[in-house]
Amino acid sequence: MDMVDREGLTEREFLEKYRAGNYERPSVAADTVIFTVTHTETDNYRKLPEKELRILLIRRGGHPFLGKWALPGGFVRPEETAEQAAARELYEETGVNDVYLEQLYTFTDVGRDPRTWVMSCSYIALIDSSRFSLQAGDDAEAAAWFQVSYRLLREQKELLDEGYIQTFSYELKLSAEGKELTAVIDRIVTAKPTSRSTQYAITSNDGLAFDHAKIIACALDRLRRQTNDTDLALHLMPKQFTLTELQQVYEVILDKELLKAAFRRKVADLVVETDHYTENVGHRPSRLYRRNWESL
Amino acid sequence: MDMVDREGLTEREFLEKYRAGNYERPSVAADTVIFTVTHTETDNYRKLPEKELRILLIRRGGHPFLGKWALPGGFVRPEETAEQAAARELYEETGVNDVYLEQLYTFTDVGRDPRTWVMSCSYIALIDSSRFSLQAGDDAEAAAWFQVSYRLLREQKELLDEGYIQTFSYELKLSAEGKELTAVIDRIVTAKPTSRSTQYAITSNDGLAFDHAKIIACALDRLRRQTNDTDLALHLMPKQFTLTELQQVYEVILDKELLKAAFRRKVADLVVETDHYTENVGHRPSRLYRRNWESL
DNA sequence: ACAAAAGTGTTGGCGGTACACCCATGA
DNA sequence: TCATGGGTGTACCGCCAACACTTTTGT
Repeated sequence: MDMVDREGLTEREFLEKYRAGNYERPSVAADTVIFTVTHTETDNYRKLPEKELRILLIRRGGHPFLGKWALPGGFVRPEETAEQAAARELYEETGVNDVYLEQLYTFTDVGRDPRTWVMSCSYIALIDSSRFSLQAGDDAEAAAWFQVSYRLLREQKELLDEGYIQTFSYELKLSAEGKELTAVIDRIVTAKPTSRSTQYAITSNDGLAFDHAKIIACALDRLRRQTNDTDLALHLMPKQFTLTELQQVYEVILDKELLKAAFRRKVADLVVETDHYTENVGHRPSRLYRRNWESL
Repeated sequence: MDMVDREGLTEREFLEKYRAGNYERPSVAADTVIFTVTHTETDNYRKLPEKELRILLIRRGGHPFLGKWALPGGFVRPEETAEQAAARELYEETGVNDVYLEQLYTFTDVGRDPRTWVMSCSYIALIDSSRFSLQAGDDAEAAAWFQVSYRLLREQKELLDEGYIQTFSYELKLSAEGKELTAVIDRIVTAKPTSRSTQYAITSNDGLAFDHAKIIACALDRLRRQTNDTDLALHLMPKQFTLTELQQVYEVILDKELLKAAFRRKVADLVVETDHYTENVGHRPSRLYRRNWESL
């Protein structure tokens, strides 16, 4: 094209002359909530091990939030996308490549980082725990897989003249080898005649850095919704798995018991049966399944 | 807290000394897809006017993409959130405040802006068209409300050994007073054993600046999904409306005819009847409804 | 009278909840 | 043999598609 602008420059000439202005720019970090599912050891030879939902946190070794726990993440570099940055950090922390990765939300609150202007472009990652060793990172003190509990404490709805304010208070508990972090996060839905918005607020927070309690709450809300609506949770499973294992994963994510028969019908189209069975369990063997590529 | 870091500084001392490093930072723009619904004039006194889905575009007055059409937006400033930036720009362009605004996605492809490193934190806005004059902006040449058509052209699914690649090709047509922009956007879902991702690609593009065709496609996908699953579309309606009008809005968004009886049952809980009726309409008058605050 | 739209009722399928029941295994 | 989990069938309810039908208005 040869269109010229007010100064008579073509686009090519314009771009050659272009120098970035020096107004202020934010740093942009890619922070990732990495989910996996582990299982406990079992005492009784008959009983199945229980599933636990876990996320990876890194202990901060410098200010700000020295000693607090933060999501793995880092600054996006000019020659990569935010998603590539998230994947790069994820590989550095866990040694795993080729992982389910989904953009969650971009947090831009002013003052969310006390140092300077930093936005967080956050991601959700799902990894099957058989793909890496749980002793993540070199330094066991600096990184740990925290078991997640996320429970609705209270729900209230205040009706206004035209609109309402609805508040959901969640308790977020993260625990790993003696360490225990607790936070209370409110999800606040404000509806007015012409608008509506959802925001998260941290009511109390013991041990998490920055606004990462918000990001984790947001990730858990998304994980739960997607588990109900899509085959998302299958990314947490190994190649082959039993339907009861899959149900346990659903249950630990949704924090709710499900009925076996209904669950099996619900996921019937998402999986394909194999010819393999579990062995040496203290009860009837169970058929192994794998993901179904024809689904959706 | 009085913890000190390796240099023996407390957090307060650290923050006082802190100076932002001078590695490269991106500019972050907030770009908004502003939807509204207008209606055509009708010839026949009996017939109802038809609804049209429209979005606001701004004609670029300088390089790059001189003369192309772009989403309204601007750079986020240090003292505001991205959402506040979107709301500010929206007010500047339309004169309307207090609008439904939802974060859509953050686009970070390298080279998406030929000048320099710019990320786009994009938003969806929904406005009832009675709240502003359609002749947006002072300069009719510089801004226009484009009617939107977004149709699936082709869908293909390629099954791999373990996984698949599914491609949906959409034709995006935007038209306003003689102007017509056309683009073809592919939504590509790649599924592998351990990961899955969705990305958008612009196959052809006539008249839209930057990667804004992608953003618009992404916004339309979201708008359609949310219209099916939530009461989102009600934000496009005036205070009072008939159920047929609401149904027309759903139909123009989903690009699909709906059955009256089923539609009325579906939205029954989202609206409340009023005691008012339409008048002088050439046929039986219709009851007016308003949004229901008790819903959801 | 009649075109256009407003508004309602009926049927059948599908998916979810709830519950009941039988089967297979290894210590 | 028996605790434990594997696995299936049935009844009910609510949501949705599809279709048919009645009602009400302005000209």
